[in-house]
Amino acid sequence: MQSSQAGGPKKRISESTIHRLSLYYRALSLLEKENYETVSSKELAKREKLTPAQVRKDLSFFGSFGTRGLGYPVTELKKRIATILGIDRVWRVALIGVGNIGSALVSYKEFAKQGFHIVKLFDNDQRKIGSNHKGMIVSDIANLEQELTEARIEVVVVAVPATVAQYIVDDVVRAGVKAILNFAPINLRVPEDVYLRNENMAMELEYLSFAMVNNHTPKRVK
Amino acid sequence: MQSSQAGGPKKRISESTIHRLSLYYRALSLLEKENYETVSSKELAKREKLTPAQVRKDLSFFGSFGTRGLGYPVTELKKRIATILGIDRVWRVALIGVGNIGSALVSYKEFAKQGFHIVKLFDNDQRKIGSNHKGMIVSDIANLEQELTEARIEVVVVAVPATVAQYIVDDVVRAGVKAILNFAPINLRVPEDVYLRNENMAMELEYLSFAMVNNHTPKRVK
DNA sequence: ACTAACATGTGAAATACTTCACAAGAAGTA
DNA sequence: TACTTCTTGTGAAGTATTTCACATGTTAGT
Repeated sequence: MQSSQAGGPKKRISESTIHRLSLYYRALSLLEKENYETVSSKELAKREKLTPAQVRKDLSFFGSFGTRGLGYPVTELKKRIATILGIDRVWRVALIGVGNIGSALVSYKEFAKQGFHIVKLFDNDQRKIGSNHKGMIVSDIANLEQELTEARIEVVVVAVPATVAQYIVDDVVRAGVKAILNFAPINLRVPEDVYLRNENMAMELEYLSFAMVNNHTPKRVK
Repeated sequence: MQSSQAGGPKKRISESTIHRLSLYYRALSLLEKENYETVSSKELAKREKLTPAQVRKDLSFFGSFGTRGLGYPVTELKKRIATILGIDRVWRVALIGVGNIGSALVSYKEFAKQGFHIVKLFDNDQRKIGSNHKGMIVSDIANLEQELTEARIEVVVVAVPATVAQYIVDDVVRAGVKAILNFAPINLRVPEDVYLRNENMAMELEYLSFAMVNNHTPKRVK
């Protein structure tokens, strides 16, 4: 079998591996700032609390980027990972719901840093519609489908109350958007060809709570 | 071996299982509102896009809560899961950093709903110190250690810039806090006996991006 | 040129996690 | 009571993921 350069990887890549690529990317950005030219799997693992073998295995799914005896070239590897993750480009993002969380996300630097540019805001509140957030005018959710299409939106972030989230997502799907990040605490229905991920900020707190109550031993960390 | 009622589970429980317990808890809250008295693993699985076997296995780690032929009693199971997760009580939470994300979290209903009560706010910005957020006065971060101790804080949410996060966490650790939820995009060092979880909202977007670019087939969902 | 120290990439082994499949219990019907 | 339907709880089987361990290759020093 060919290497995975063209047309995406052949084996199924696990979700964990993809999440770890995000971690590597962030670590590499930092290493670049610190003027490292190369980095070993050992050092990368240490910074992300993983094992060196894990790092090498993850990367090996996508090709061989390192040099024996030396390690991985920082800038080069960072670029490669960006390409793999699809963040070596700009994604046009719309944010729906300019409430507590929505407003925070408009200014969330990490999104823009990874190429996710919020270019459209929507809300259903008349007081918010027409107002200016970070240079963007909030649009009326009433014209959602049409405006998403016209603005060529590729990714939608949903930050509305759970009660209305499904209706909104139905509109979003009708507009042909294929990727949705949902902050509402509800399970949304979308067609098979639409990617949906949920962000549940309480979940990690619940994990902390569980760990404290049960003296849970976290997975060993090197 | 005894059942796991007292003293916590004996086997190591996987992180995934714990996260799924959060999902079950949320589903059960909804089922309760819909006046279900019992629910089968099949129905619960359907609502959370899991398999019935998975649901049963997860629950079986903690005891046997169901009745054959009938299913699980909704209210009872919800209570049991709350106990397992340690959210059948109030946790005293302090939020550090009243910026974009911090302000959003102050009003984030899901936290309070699961027993995480934010009772203290901190910032280092003179313009914010002394101001009122949802009935709370923002304290100066300068007295962090002392104030955390005095307020008997058990959980800290860190929502400050990456550049200062480590210093703050060091203070938090000195105050004896054992659970930290970190929103800063950086890997923090904490002693072994402190539980630390990171919340990285860009990660899920990166997953979406990867999926789109690679036509990634998501894990089969029933 | 030789040696020692490093470090990758990867089959194979070890673990961990999920799903299967079924014995056994519960409830309703007749 | 007998029979049918439903559903749990759980060993065992099946997958998936992680870690090991080492052949192979690079670099630097002498």
